[in-house]
Parts: sequence; structure tokens; C-alpha cells
Amino acid sequence: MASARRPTMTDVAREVGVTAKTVSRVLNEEGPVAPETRARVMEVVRRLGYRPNLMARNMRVGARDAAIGLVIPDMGNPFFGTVAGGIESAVRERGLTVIVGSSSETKELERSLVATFLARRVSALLVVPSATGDHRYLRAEREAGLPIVFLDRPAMGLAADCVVSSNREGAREGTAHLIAHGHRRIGFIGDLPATLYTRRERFQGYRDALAQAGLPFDKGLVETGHSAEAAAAAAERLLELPDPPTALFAANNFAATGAVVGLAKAGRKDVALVGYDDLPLAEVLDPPLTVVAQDPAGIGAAAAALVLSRLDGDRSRVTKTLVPTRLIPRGSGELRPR
Amino acid sequence: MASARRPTMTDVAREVGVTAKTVSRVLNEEGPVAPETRARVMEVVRRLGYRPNLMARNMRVGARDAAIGLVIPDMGNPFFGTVAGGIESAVRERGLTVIVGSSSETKELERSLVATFLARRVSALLVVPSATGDHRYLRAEREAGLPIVFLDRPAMGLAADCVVSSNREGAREGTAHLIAHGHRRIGFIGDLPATLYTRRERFQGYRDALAQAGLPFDKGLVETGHSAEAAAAAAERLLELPDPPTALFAANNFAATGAVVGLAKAGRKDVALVGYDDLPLAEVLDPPLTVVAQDPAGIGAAAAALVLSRLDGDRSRVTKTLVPTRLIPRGSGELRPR
DNA sequence: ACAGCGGATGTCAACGTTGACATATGTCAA
DNA sequence: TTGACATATGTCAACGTTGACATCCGCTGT
Repeated sequence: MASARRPTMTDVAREVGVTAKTVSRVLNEEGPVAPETRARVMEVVRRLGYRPNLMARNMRVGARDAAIGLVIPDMGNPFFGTVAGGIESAVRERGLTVIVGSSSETKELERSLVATFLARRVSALLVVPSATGDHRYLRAEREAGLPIVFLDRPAMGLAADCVVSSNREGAREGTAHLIAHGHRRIGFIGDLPATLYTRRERFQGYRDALAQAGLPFDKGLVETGHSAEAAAAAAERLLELPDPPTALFAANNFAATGAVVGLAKAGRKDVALVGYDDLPLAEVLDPPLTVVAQDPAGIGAAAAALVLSRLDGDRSRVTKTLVPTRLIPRGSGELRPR
Repeated sequence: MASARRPTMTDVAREVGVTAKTVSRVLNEEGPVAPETRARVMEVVRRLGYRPNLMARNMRVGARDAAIGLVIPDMGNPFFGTVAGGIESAVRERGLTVIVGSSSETKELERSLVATFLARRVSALLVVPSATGDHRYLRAEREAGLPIVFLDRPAMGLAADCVVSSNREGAREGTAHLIAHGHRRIGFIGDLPATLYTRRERFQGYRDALAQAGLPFDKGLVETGHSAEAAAAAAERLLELPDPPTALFAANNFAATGAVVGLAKAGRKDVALVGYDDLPLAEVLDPPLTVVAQDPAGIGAAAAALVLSRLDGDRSRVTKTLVPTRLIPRGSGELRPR
């Protein structure tokens, strides 16, 4: 019951009757070792349940920890979960581990997570920056050569690689799709805070589409909600306007969910809707939901690839990768105004 | 550009004109240090951007890594994402970090992740075991006193703490709900493989309900699918039987999604449906989906609490925690047979 | 017979930090 | 004045591992 000390390489060596160095050689398949010695070492390793101490190894070889730190706002959000999954599977074959923390979208937690990761000497940092706050505090790390990649949103005050969705173009395409189906008054339901990068970009895309079609921008048609419930209420408010929109563009998955709920509550199956970011049940909704689908796994994979190439010594200049979106027409976006 | 070596405690000490030990004392707020010395040390620490090397520290103090390893089958699945989030927020205030890896439901990947975590000397292990494989290989660790908690599914061949949903009772309740609304032939759509713990338990719950109501069990009404698509096809097959079911019990979130899709494709809004595990858009479906909701955050929190108490020295005997489920009637489960 | 060589193993120090213990200075009571 | 004590700092070794280099052995070729 008294938790026994974990055996070290020296323990194994003593048991076999050799030096720690020989055990090290066996385990790292390095240098010549007599087959019989190897066998005896392996046997004792198994018997004692020896596990090499990675911390000691890393320290000795002066390597950074074979882990990369990932900060995301929320693990429960499948968008970020899928991003994380994409990263993990991409770096695993390189023997890297992913350490994840969630910032709950606050800059304090983000900073403290980053500090923890840095103290662990992670070999790279992947960050979905929280809505506010700047990243100048990471300058020293960047200059020290630590690969840092920002995901989904760019860094503030720091020249660093970043991988984001083609938010503006995607939102433009989604809005233009509604316009192409005859809509002239299109509501916009976006994230809170309105200063959030993705919100701003998608809002710009929305305005781009209006401008390209020569349609006026009416700021009375712009609503905001940071949860599905708030978005549902926002949708209902828009429909109660004196001159209501005939279509809605929901700029993120919560907004889309909320818009669907809001329209259902109001019993309005005639209002067109395009969501940004796909939803699992989109196709069985009534009407099926037209979306501008993001590619979260693609974002993760792209970021991972970038990190790996930086780790391999790629010192070329800072990049900004746009991961394309895809319009998936399913019905709700093709409704025509009454 | 040449990635500079990261400053060590000794670098700081040299710069200040003291010994590493003094710097150590300042940073750990240990022992007496002259206020002026402290100030100078802090200044140099800031100027050099010094970060203590956690790996070295842990090694010296012989402590385990202040991290707990978490193995889940799939990060993109919001169920596991939410579980992970629950764990993370619960252990964070204790200064612990969570290291996550996904096993893709294979025992090989699970073992290799566990090996990585053990090599890092994590202070505890949280594992959602993959469908197959046994966990005898963790016996040595358990005996060495490492806290190990299994999540969502129990371990095989190892006496260890575990935290699971009340699968059997939840499924019984969901099925009984359908029976109470007049159904006599109820289809079951479950996970693959059929040997998966949660699948078996929920299937038992389904049979319990039938038995309690004195209804016969018809194995022709049992279908299986490991993805939403497969579950949709399964639902369609069930409806095409000569003597088709009037209600379906979908034993997990993919099955539920698939069942909804399958029913929609077949145009059958008259078939009752209860899903196990809640879905974000459940309430806007037509009809709104009745579910037996799990509490993923609760599972995570319970597991975290258990791990923390074990870390605090709780040596009481192995526990099995059942996290209750909750039936949420929304419409689809209250339809009566034609 | 002996140099030369490759195979098998050992020795030692070092990675960055901190615990145990030692030393140096100043203060104060007897 | 002395010694006892607290304060401030230093010295050294050790954590578990591996890189650099050394050693020992037996075999080969001439």
C-alpha cells in the first residue's frame, strides 16, 4: 500500500548487473549491445515495471518537452474540439503530445495557461486567442524561436503565424446566396462582443455582399447574441420590426442554432436562413439548414503542419493561412421572399 | 533569429551577482532574503524573461508532474469534450494541468497514450477505455499508488475507480416512457460493437423495461450502427419490417441523430422516438426530440473530485460512481401508436 | 607475434533546480 | 567583551538520464 518508489534506470542496471548506461543503450537502441545483455535488460525492465523518466531525459538532452501547448476557449464546443482533434492526430505521428487548456474566453486564464505551458518548456504554442487582450507578452518567446501559431483568430500586437477561416469571403458568399434568391432585407445575427475578430470579419463579408448588390445597409437589421438563447430572442426581435427582414444570416453556430429556435418559436417557416458553421442535424431541420461550412479539422491540420515545419527550422516569414469555407445549400437558404 | 538559449536560474544569478540558490529563494518565497536583493533579482528576471524550468524542478523535488493524463476516444465528440471541460475546470484551481490525447477508440492508441503519460510522470490518469482490450497492464501503476479513474466505461481486469452514467436505469426509464405511452413494439438502435459497455448496459435497461411491463423481447427489433448514417439506415430497415415497431429507442447520440434522419427520410412523423444523450437542436426538431439526457460535465466533475481526493491520500476502497440521467419529454417520446 | 580494429561495456560529468548544511555578518543581552 | 542568535547568503550534492570519451576484450591479417 505504501506507494513504492518508481524504479529508475539505475535500479534496473543494478538488478541486471550492468551500468545505467548499458540499460540506456538498450532502451534507446543505440550503440552495440550484446543480444544476451539486451534480453536480460528487457526482462528486468518488464519485471520491475520500469518506465523511463521523460522529464529527466528531456532535461539531459536539453530538448524542449515533446509536447505542444494548445489553448482553446471551450472544450465542449465541437468546433474547437474538432480543431483540437485535427491538431492531435497530425502531430502524433511525430511523437508529440498535445497539452490542452481552456481559457473560457478570458485573457487572464489564457495568460496563465500560456505561462504554465512555457514553464513546461513545450516545443510550440497553439493559441485561439481570447476575445480581448494583446499578445505582446509573447514577444520574448517568439524572439527566442518558439513556434507560435494563432488559430481561428489572429494575435494582437504580435507578428505570428495564424490560421483562420475565410470568414469574410464565406460570409459574403452566404449573404450573396440570399440576395441571389431575391432577398433585399437580410438580418445579421452575430457574436458578442462585436469586437471579436470573427464577428468583425463576417460582418464585413455581409456588408461586402450588400454593397456588391447595390443594396442599402440598415443597421437596424443587425443583432447580437452570445448564446443560442440570446440569438433566438434576437431573431424574434428582428421579425417584429415594422419592416422586417425576409432572410437572416446567422454568423456562428450558436447564432444559427438560436435563429432556428427563434424562427420555430415564431412559427415562421417562410423566413430564409443561412448559418455560418455547420450543425450536425442541419439536414433534418424543417426546412433543412443552408450553411457556410467551416473546416475545423482542416484548420487544426493546417496549424499543425505549420508548427511542424517551424519546428523543422522553417524560418520564412510569418504567414496567414485562410482555410476556405463551403456553401452547402439545403433548403433554408433557397427560400424566396413572399 | 538564431534561437537564443533560454536563460537559466544561474544566468539570472550571475547577472544579479548572487548564487542560483538565492534566486531560487526569491522565486519560491522561501527563507529570508534582503528586500533589496529580492528587488534586483525580480528586475533581472523580468529583463531576461526568465521562466523557471518545471521539468528540472520536478525532477529535483522528486515530485510527479503537476499534470493529469486524460485519454478520450474522440475530441470532436461534444460529449467527451464536455467531460474534458468539466475535468479541466475542476482540477485547475488545484494548479493541475490536463494533458489530453484521443485514442480513436483503439486499444493500441490508448496504450501508447497511457505509456506517454506515464513516462511524463503524470500525477493521475483518467481514461475512457476503448471498446476492447483489458487493463491489466496498469496493475503495477495502481499498486505503486497512482490514482487511476475510468470514465464513462469501467476498466477490464483491473480494480479501479470508475465514474459512469446510470446507463441501465436511464435506458430503462426511456423505454418505460414509451411503453407508458402505449407502445408494445419498440425498436432498439445501439452502438457498435455490441460488446461496448454502454451499449450492453443500455440494452439491459431496454430489456428491463420490457420485462417489467410483461412485453416480449423480439430480437428482430434490435439494430446496430456506429455512425449517424448507419443508424439512419437501421431505422429505415426497422420500419420496413412486416410487423414494424411503433417506437424507437436510440441508445446514443449518433444513433439518435441517425434515427431522426431516418424517420425524416421515410417521412414518418408518427413514429415515437426517445434518444439517449441530449442533442443541441433537439427542441426544434419536428417533433421535438424526447431524450434521456446525460450529464457529461457532471461526469467530468465527479471524476475530477475523485482523483483529487485520491491525490490527497484517500485510500478507501475502489468506488463506482453512477451519474444520474434525466428524462426530458419534448414530444417525440409522447406520440402514441396509431 | 603483434598491431589494429570493431564490439561491448564502463566512467564521468552535465542538464537546471533545490534540500541540507555551512558560513558570514550584525545585534543584543549578560 | 563575549557569546548567542537571527538574518542573509553561499556550497555542495543529488534528482535520472545521456553525451563524450575511455577501456577491455577477442579476432583478423600479415
